[in-house]
Amino acid sequence: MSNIRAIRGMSDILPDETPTWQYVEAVVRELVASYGYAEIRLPIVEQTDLFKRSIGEVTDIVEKEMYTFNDRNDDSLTLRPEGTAGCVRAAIQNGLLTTPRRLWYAGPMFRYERPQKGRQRQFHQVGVEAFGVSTPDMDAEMILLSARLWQQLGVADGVQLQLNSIGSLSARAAYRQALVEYLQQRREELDEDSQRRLDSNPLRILDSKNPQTQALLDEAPVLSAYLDQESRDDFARVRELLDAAGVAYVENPRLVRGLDYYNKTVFEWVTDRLGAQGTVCAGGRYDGLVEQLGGKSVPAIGFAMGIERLVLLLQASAQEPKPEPTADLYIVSAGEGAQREALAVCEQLRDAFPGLRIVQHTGGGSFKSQFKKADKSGARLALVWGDDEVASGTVTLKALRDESGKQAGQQTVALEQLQQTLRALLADWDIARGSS
RNA sequence: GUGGCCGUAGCUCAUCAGGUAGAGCACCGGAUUGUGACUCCGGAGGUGGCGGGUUCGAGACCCGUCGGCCACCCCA
Repeated sequence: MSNIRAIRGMSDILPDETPTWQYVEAVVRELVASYGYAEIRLPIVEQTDLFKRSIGEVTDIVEKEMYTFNDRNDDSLTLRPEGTAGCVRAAIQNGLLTTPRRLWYAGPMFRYERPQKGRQRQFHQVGVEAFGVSTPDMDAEMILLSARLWQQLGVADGVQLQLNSIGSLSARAAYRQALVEYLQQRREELDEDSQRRLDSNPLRILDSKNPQTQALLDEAPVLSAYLDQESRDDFARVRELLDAAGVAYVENPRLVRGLDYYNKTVFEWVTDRLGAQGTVCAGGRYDGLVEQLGGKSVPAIGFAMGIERLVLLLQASAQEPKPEPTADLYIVSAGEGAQREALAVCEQLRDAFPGLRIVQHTGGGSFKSQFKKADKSGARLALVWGDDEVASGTVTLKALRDESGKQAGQQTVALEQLQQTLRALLADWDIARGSS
């Protein structure tokens, strides 16, 4: 019988990587807070209909990528494939749609896709949503917030902002008709996927990667020509605000989104450092979704980022946080009496030095092997208890690392002196750290 | 869902007309009896992803399957 393995596309995030994850999460958390966004925590499972009605029945996500199952009550449930739908549902249900409402969330999402770099079946997103403001200043705020993230993560030189307006529902419908008419004439020249989408989701043909299809589109009607006046004006204002704030962007008239609920401003941050899955953040306006899901008519805008991709981007850009040792103090003790005393004293130390990472040697072994562990732990200092120390009421402090590379020293002090001695050593280290 | 490449110790990899596996790193122990990092010595660890087939004999060849990577697709 073979071992049980993780589900395909659902990977473990190992201790080597969690520091980078925590770093990204911490930066995001502080950033959204600094713009006044409040965290909301949402269920991972929702009624299947929620996603069908929001993302769109004919999208790839709903058609073939959702983890859908019936529960014991025979209700159809789905592991969320994205966060916006659940956030909107929660905002409606809990009366959060007073204006304006700024929310963010993070957590796992599930899509049944073929795994590859930057794409997994369980992946993690941070989502940022703002309800109740229809004016383009909110669009600009969203984009500025995301732009600041790249600055703070040190990857601003690796990402590019692409911007478009897909207009109102009716403008899009008119354009859609014109595009289909044009492409129908040339159906034979389209690639297979695009032919299929001609009937189901023709706007998605715009971002086809097929060169021949892209060439065909050069002569095709353009979306911008079909935009309603309000969308035009708002889009112009968004660009004006971005210009004023010094955020560079590229207008991409073929930028469309794969989820049906978007309108007006849409944007994507893309990078060339991640291979085929280069979209690292994407979003846009979805003014009709709240009403469509049964709420009042409330405009909204939001975006989502894939944390795996952010982590990959940091790695590709050599911007990962430096690995920190997991210990400051390592406690070496030999003999039952020594260990008893060490354990008790360490609890006192934890009271006296909150935040200090004190690792107790467990599992016995010789001094030699214990010191090997102490060294591996990365601790700066070992506290040593042996028979001699217990007999004389002392403890030995041995420095394992020295910033200056000097020979490490060792001293034995009375137990009553331990906290005082430690305090002095820690103060020295802080100074050394501050100056380095 | 489609295609290409790949799957040997914890990790990175090697070996060989096909004759039941090795290195480096990591791990454990030792080098005068209470002290790490360097060095030296020794040790443990693999039903060669899994299941079939060909063969006297397969990790090496064939098929299937699972998994990984990359691309298509999709999208964060």
